[in-house]
Amino acid sequence: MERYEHKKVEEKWRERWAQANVYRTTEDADKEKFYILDMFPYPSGEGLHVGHPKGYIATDIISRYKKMQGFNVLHPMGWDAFGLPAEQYALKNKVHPRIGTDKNIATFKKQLEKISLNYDWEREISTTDPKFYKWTQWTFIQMYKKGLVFQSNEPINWCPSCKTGLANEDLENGCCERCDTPIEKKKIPQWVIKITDYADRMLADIDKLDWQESIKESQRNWIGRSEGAEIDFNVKTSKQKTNVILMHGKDTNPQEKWYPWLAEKMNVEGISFEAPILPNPSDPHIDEWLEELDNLKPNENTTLIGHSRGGIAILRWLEKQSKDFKVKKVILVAANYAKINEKHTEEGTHGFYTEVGYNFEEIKKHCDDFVVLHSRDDGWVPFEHGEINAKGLDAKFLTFDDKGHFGSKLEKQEIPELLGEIVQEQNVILIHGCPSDEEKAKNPETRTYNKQWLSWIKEKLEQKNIKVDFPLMPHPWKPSYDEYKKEFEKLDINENSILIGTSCGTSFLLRWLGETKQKVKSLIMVAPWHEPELDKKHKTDFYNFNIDEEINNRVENIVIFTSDNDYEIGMKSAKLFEKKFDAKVVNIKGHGHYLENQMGTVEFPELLDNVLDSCVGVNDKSESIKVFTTRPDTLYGATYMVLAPEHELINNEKLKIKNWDEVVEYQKLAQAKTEIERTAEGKEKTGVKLEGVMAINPVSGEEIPIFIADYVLADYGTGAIMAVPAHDERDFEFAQKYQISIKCVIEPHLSVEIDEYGEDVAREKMETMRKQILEGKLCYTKNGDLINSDEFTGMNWIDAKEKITQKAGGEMTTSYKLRDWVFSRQRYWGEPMPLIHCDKCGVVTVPEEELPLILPEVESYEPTGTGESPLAAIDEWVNTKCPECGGPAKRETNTMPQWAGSSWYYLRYIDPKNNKELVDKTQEKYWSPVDFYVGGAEHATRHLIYARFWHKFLYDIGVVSYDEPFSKLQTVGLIMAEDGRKMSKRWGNVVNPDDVIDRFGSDTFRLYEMFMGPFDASVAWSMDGLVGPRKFLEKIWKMYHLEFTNGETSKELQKTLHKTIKKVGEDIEEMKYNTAISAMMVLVNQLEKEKSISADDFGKFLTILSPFAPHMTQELWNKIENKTFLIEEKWPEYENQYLIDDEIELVVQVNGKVRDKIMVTAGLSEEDAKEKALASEKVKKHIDGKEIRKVIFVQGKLISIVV
RNA sequence: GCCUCGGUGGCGGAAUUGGUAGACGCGUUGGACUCAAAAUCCAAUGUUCGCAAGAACGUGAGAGUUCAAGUCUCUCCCGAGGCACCA
Repeated sequence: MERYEHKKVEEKWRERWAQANVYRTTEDADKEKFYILDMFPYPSGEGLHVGHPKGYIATDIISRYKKMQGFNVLHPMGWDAFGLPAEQYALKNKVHPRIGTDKNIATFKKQLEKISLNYDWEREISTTDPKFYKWTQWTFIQMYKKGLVFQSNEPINWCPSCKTGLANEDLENGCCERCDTPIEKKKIPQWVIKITDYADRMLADIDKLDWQESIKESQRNWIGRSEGAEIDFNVKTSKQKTNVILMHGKDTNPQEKWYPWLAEKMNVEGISFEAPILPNPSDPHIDEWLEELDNLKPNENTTLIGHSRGGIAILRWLEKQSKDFKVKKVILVAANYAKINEKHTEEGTHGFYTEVGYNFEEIKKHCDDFVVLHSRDDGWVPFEHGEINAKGLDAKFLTFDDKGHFGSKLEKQEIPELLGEIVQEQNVILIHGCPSDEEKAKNPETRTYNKQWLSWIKEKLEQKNIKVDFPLMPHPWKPSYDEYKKEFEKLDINENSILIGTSCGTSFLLRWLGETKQKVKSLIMVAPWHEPELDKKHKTDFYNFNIDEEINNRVENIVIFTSDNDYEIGMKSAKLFEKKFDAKVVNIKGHGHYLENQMGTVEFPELLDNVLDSCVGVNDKSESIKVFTTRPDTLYGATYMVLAPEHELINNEKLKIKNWDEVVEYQKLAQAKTEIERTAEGKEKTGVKLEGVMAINPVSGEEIPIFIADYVLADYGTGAIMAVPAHDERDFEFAQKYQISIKCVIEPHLSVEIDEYGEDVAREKMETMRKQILEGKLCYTKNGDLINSDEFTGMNWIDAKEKITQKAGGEMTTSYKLRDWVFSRQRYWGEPMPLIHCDKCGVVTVPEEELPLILPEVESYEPTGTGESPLAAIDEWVNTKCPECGGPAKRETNTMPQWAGSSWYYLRYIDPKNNKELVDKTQEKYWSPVDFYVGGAEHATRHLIYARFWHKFLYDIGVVSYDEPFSKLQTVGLIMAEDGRKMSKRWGNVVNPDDVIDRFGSDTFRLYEMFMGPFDASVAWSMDGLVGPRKFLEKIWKMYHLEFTNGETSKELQKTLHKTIKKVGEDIEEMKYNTAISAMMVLVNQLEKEKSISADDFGKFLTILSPFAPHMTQELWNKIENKTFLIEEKWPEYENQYLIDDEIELVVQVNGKVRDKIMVTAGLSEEDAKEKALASEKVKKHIDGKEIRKVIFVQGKLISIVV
């Protein structure tokens, strides 16, 4: 008998098939198409190992099966050949990477050919082929033109070993996935593709893909959509806090008089207050008191208060200060004008009094703000002293009639007026305008045309506890400055005041500010009005005055609201004021002169925003922190904020961060840390508080501290968070470490706990848990109803999310984990980017007719490590002409990442030689999308994300006709080495398919790989295991040679044959190759017993086996007198008549246990089955006279008797 | 920590979706052939008890639903893969 010699047989057929070109793709438009694709390999220098072909064999089987079923099948292969290893090899051996790449491709191809995979090699492609990468570059240019490509200077992931930047996707645990080197952050200009623009579509379309759930989940995960809100927190640069020093008078001490009252008030206001016991109070020496004052170190934030003799000390002390020294304010209470008179001598007063009195000019250099309090009935220091002092110091002079020497005559020992000078409340004053129509103006109802929106503003501000005055001015239709002034000065106007005037109100405010030299915080002029001529017409003294440009220096913030359809004078005035004051102008279209009928609304949010900005001490909108949160419902619990160390706001000089050095040090530390250190598990959180700034919780108004900490990531969300320690684990941990207050705003919900722990456990632990949470000792991250949240208290969390966001002025948004695609690599072996930098025209794309932009030869492939690619060294290549202006320009020297070509290669197989288009439209329409895509799970995120993005882009520009590239996707399970580890050169456990094929043959190899286990499971290789499939093939070989195949097929065998045909077909479709093979083994085992089968039936068997073992089946197929190629044969059809058994084995159970199996005819009725079952001896034994309670009958399967 | 799969003989793995657990293959043991070995063929092979007929147990552990659970439900343990300070 002829032995099965696999080599002879396999080589013979490989040649014949090649001659007949059987693998060529047929394109018969009448037939249905089937595009089945393998992920193309990177041709490494090591060649294939036994794990690589597993997926290729599977697709080969499907491809053959589909061909036999009459489909046009596209089954191509190519090479993903750009990339680092080829370049590293080139570096080492000083050969061009192309040479190594070509060699590797040749090796791979030879190995694959031995397996007889039915690829149409005429469609072979390589990403490194200029004819191919022409279209990679072309697509890149289209993306550029659509604005999807931009240059970024943000720090990127830099692998110091590969000396190139990497995309986020290229990292593994913060290391380079290629060489495991920890990644550094490096600032080099990078080309980035806005893949995030497609995030939503990529996410949504996952649902229409027939992919494994796990891969879909990875994609969803990677895109990482979360819904939440963006909310602005205003930042308050803490005003340098005032401190107050009190110098008491002669013959007293800080525990007497009104001093303790003041101390208490200062304590309430949180103002630091010092009132030393001055030496020898009954006989003070000036030197001793001045020394005391020296020790207290007053500074520019200090307010000095001096009572009587204490006042003298302060003025004397100021006389002696150096040139640039200043204090904030000096308040003199009943202080003497200390010039020697008959009562006092210099000696007798130990230097308090001098011949010349005070040197007021000198004193005034050290303070701009003096207040003098004096009472006319002062029995100790005459009122005139107060007058002299006030005059000499240009002081604000507060006079009294009955306070005496501010001693015993003082009511309750309190001076409220004094307090008002120290603690100035912020208030807003609204000065209305007036209609020009006198009749209307006289009517109190219509007197102020803008009463309604001013009232709206007032209401809104008062909701935020801001004091608002809205005085009605006397006869504004014929205004008098003095009367206005009298009315106006009844109000408390101080340097924290915000003045808002509209129309003629602005005239008044400007004049008043100019004349009184008052300092205020803000002046907001709505529809400003300056018309000096008007006085003549109205016979008033109101409109004609000189505008004092110095106002600009006394008012921190001047804003003008105007409109494009204001009256001409209004617009002129706005322009004039803008120029004079260098003011900020806000133009709201269509608001006219801000008359209510012109505005059409009483709401004026722009103004409100502006006022609120001033209220918290911020002029510029940018000085706020935008955060992203998924839990806006917990906003009331935000007790601090955290910025990423790289957050741009930190560098904003306006913040005047006090602990700048500490902050910079932390930033450096964070930057030096590798990604690994930063994200290491269980790592303790660190951070630094920004001293001198606070944020305002936009709903509760609370001032909360701001930290920088590296647990907040710069490139997710907004790079800043609101921290809610009570309801977020990370914030909780941080808050505990830095002792920040923890405020619970979500009431734990019993039902939530019951869902998780079950009723009993939940009820038991609920009370203690709840208590701990409310006390801030436990963090509660689940959902519940709101507490401690003003008007939202009691609301459920779903409603609260939106409502609170609304109140905070934020908006609901979506955030993604997906980052934009860092697309440039600083290496040689990749597609050159088709961009040109021109000094005149900026960045210009290479004209499409010049594509492909060929990768030039270079002397050294050595990466520079500086962030420049080796291409930068080729002057004659780099220097080029600008395609737009023809002037000198330079080429972009970065290359594209390896993922570029692989993002669209599958389209090129459809039309691989087309030089005019990426792919012909008609062909694309026919073949696209890929029906079945098979490859490694390691590409679940990167390759598939990039390819889906790239494809969607091509869809958008009309190159492809469907918006997803791969309809169905299946991952291959790894083949592990026999030792259970991954196959790797490192472990020396690599099995080469060539050796296996040599020993066992390609058919055995193919069968074994498919028989090992479920296709997507990872299974260890076993040389012993190969014996099974080999024996299986040899059995079949023998069957022909023992002439089994000349006989008849028994009915039993025919049944098995047809069942097998059915099963193998189904199993191929479901990728259950292992069970398909085992079914064929069953058939062969049965045939081995029967020793007889018709040639026709044997042929059918060979046909269904042929996709698995094409060579031997082909040989035997020809031996049984066929001349055709099996791959061109039709897949056999199974006949239903053989699938039905006429006699079946019925299982008899008693109480659920199998007691007997009886042979019965297939269509047996329940009654008959019961009868037969009860007749069985074995069954009788178990029933044994017991009562039969129930009988369950399953047609064709079993009968179950319950006793 | 979160998500997604899994856990079945000595090993790789089947099991029509609730209906005979262990198909098929490897290995092992015994036998046939042979002077012998290899190859091949035949038989056995979940565990325990038993000469046997047979019985009991048995799909990570424990509970539950059911006439019947590898399959469904709950709790827990272990393994693989993915994500991971993502607000």
